[in-house]
Amino acid sequence: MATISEIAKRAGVGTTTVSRYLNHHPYISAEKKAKIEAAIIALDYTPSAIATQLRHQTTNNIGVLVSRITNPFFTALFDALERQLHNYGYQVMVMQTYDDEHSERAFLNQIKNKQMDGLILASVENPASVLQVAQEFPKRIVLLNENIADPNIRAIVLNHYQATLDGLNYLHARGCRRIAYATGGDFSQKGHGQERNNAYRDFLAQQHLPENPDWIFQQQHTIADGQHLAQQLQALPKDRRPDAIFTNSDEIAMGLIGALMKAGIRVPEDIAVMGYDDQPMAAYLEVPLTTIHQPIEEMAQAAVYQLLTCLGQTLTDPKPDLTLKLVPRSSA
Amino acid sequence: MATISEIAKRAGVGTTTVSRYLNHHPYISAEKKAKIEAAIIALDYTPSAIATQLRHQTTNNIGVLVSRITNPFFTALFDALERQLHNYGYQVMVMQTYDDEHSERAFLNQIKNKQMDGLILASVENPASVLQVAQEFPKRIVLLNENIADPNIRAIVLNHYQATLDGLNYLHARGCRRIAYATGGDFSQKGHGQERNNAYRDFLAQQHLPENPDWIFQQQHTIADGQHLAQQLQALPKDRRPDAIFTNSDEIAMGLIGALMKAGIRVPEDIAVMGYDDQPMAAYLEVPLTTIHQPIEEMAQAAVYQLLTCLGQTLTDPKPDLTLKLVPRSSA
DNA sequence: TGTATTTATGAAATCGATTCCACATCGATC
DNA sequence: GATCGATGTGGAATCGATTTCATAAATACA
Repeated sequence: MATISEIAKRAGVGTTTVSRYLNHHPYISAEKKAKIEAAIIALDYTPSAIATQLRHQTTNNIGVLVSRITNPFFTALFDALERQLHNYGYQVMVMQTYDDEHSERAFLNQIKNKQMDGLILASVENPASVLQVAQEFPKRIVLLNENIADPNIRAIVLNHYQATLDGLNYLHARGCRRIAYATGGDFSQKGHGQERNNAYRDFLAQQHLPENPDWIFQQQHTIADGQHLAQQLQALPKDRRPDAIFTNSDEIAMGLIGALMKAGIRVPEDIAVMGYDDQPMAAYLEVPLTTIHQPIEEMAQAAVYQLLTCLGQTLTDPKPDLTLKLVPRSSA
Repeated sequence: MATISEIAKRAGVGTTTVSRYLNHHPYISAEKKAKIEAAIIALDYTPSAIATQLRHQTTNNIGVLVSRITNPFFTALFDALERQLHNYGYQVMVMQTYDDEHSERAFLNQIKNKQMDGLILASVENPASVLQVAQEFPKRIVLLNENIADPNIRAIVLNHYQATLDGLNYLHARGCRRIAYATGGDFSQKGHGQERNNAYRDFLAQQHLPENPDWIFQQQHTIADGQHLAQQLQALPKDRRPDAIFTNSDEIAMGLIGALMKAGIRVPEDIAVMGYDDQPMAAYLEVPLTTIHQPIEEMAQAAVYQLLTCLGQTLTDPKPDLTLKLVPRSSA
């Protein structure tokens, strides 16, 4: 592959002039311009992006961290991020943690080794290691839908506490009093999903309902988890089963409802099921999901704006509306 | 950020020795090793990936091209590719064409400017430009589920002709004689989906059924397209409506079925609907989809094996089973 | 006419790693 | 005691672009 100095030699000019041509600098004579153009075509020359990156100390690469890209919520979020960043001339890399701290750490390291100009973290597995890297490079990292209590770290935060409360109150208004809860994280620990957990606890307290450990399900993520959850519910004696369940993802709700129906349990008559995310297919299921809508496009906008302005670009703030909204359908 | 020469200076050694340390070369004295280690920790040093890339002339980045990542089939395919490539130490970049030739060309160029070591193309918009770049870098490009008639270009090819024929014969065996067809591409042109189109044509000929232009729908991709398709079907006079439709993606089928049901048209009684891909939620829909299953994990294995062996790695051939299989459920 | 500014150009330094080459030391072998 | 191979080390060249600096001609301005 040809290099800039071969072009320079062939065109009978210096490398400086070729570089100027490539970067649309003024002050090049039409004559040399033509010669350079010819040489570039003749040698089928394309500048090496890596060399430019080394010199410029930027890569135009942005990394996006999600737990699983196959979760349709993350798919849609990633899609929105990719489209928007691509518009600004960035290449986007995804990395999936699959809930593994070690992968996350490897990913964060790419900001240190300068492989990526910035990171958008839509899943955080290990807040401590994120915190450490983020403090070192606060301008290069944006948290999306995650939060770490540090004023230096930029984060796009939505009110999941309120949304969860809204969902639970919706169930309550429909007469449900035995409300189970399924979370993607850990119910007792801090961190991921903590606000939603708090909302569940506070709701129970407000309504003077007891917290029943049989009705709390942790580490639930996939359709398969939802199916398994159905078995666990069925395993409970009939008089100790919940009459509703608030899940933290449409995927769980989807697997759960499918398995319940197969077992002859009616949704929402026997058990009302609420999803979360409002994934694209939520409206098309056997039982269309009642769920919490996340404003994905707006979230992506906010994150991209935050990151790129920190990286030195001047954009107009889109000021997106980041409210979470309950979407009533049939499942609850 | 510290550089290798700062480390060398602080440790009182040459940069060569530091580099040797970083790359686990033998022939370093324990004494210097310790000094280097100390310096690296003291200065919080991480080697610049870009500098290494420039020197090595490889990036360890692989690009994956899809039309839309939000198509669950591509999501799953990308997920499989990402996981496998990541296991081999590669970073993966996605690019979406959104059916735009210009984007595709920009993406292909990244192989020329050395941003990526290899590309896996799971969508091809413009065969001509792909062909050109692929001929120049035949070892760096693998087509997945696409084909270009050039023996030098590696491609993972599945028998979509047979699968489509199987699907159509399935519909025929169930008594359908008025079978419509929806494709993601262009029915008349060569290229994307051509084999499936041929199968449809051949099927009609074999069964002595006429080709009805009202029953052929092109450029159908999304759920929304499927919904719109439902309107078009309803717009036909009742006696000229099809009794079945073979779609080229579960998403179309999903949107279509949802809209048909809403309009009081029964599936499969009034119209049988076949999907394609067997996307994860296909089994959970209001009407579970009868569809063609694509062996995604195996396809990804095959593509990764092809690409990485061409890039010089020695892997054992997974010899995956790439057969497409019809999955009967309720929609047809 | 003389000075300042704009236009135009290229050699060489630079980004931060790896690697070629030259050289030194050590123990083993004949 | 000379020779050979293994071990250990660092200076300088290299990857391919950009940018600094020096320089010079052409033009504008007084």
